[in-house]
Amino acid sequence: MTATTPAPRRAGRPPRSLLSKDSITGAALALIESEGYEGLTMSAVARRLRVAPSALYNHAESKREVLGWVQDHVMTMVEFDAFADRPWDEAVRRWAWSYRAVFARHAPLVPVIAVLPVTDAPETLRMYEEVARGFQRAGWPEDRIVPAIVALESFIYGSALDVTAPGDIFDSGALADAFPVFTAAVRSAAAAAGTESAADAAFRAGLDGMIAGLRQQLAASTS
Amino acid sequence: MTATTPAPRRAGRPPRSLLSKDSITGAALALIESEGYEGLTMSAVARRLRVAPSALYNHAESKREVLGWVQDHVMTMVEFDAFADRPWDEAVRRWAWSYRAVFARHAPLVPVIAVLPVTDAPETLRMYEEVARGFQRAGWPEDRIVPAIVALESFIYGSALDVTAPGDIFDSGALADAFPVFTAAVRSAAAAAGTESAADAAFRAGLDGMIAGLRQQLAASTS
DNA sequence: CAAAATAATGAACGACATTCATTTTGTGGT
DNA sequence: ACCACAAAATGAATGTCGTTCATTATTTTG
Repeated sequence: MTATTPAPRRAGRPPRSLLSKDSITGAALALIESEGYEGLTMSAVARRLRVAPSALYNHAESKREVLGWVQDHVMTMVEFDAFADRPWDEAVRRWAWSYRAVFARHAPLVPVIAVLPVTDAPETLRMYEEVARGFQRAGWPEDRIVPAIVALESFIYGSALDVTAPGDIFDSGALADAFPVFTAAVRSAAAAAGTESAADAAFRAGLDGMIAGLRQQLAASTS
Repeated sequence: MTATTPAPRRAGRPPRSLLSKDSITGAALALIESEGYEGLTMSAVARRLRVAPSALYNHAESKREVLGWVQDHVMTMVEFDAFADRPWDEAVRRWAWSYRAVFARHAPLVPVIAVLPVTDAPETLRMYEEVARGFQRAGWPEDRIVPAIVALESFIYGSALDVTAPGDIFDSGALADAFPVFTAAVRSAAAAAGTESAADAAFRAGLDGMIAGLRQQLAASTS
């Protein structure tokens, strides 16, 4: 019956370090899972780790850096194993759908990725290595691999943002009469999509198109 | 020789309204031009308009709404007139390059667009209408137009973010030895790109691929 | 064993978006 | 013409957030 209260820690270095890159990343991820990215504040991360906010700065330079750690971890959720034993088309398709799904749930990371160098992101590099190998095995010339991957990624990132858009984002509202062709096209697409979401339909169309187009480029360059 | 000082305004409604949606949008754009998006704060906008920050809230619900106005104006910078008198391929290509260039200079808007409904964005609708007409004229079935446009846009947005990335974003650094295929591919692509930036090369490859792929889908559906 | 690095606390700061009470002025209805 | 109300400004205040700093205690290093 001693110390019912958690016994607040005194100032000073603790016997065993309370924080680490991993524990901070884990707390951030858990927080994102339960509260979303709006809930991801340095204070909230600290609270979850039962630590003062300022303690985080002994391990991370900035919130930005923490986001980088999260980002690299999120990359491990992307499935790219199809590149090992599947034909190129199918592997790209599986990878891309998985990639988009992951970042649709982590849309706020998308703008971060674009700027964040890959140097300190080993998991991200692991993925790129495997994907590049898949392209190589499919006969892609070495100098065309990265542009193709970047093009696919750009499409994937853009599409991930699109997933988070509200369903009625193209509702022209009171201005519908002024833009008849577009308004009709929106209606028509919604009707044709059926059970599939508009975002999924667009992603499918774009991905299939890009895969076909890239394959065509490959064929032309190796003929 | 009276009133060298700008004569600070007293509280109370001024004889002629000092603010409007247009003036706020203009100030925001000028600010972005000179200071970038980090400099876009409600205080800074107010300062530029010689007004107290709180005055802005008589005209805008939130900073978000101001961003929406900026966003719609930025859309007017995208060139889509090629859809009126050029073949579909070329029109799409011109539109896409212009679109990407504009949003590369306004990258922070990209995540905003995804969520922002088009309902109150007349300039954005104007563009969509013209693009949709171009697709229609090229023989696209009505229900395939919107998915195709969205796919292209997703690619464009993703690519715009890619433009802002540092040139050495793919530098594997100390981990290079662990990821040999990817590292070699990065080097090879950089060498092959020559004068063209890596981002431009990827965009060119992806856009040409997607256009070819979409055209192929169109041909298949109308045969 | 002394010195220095490490890792915590807690107070404080500076932005920033936003709200509110207050004041003044324009406007629409009788 | 008057009056009530809406509109549009000021200025003070709030709350959140990322971050810094002085201080303290502990571990590690020479």
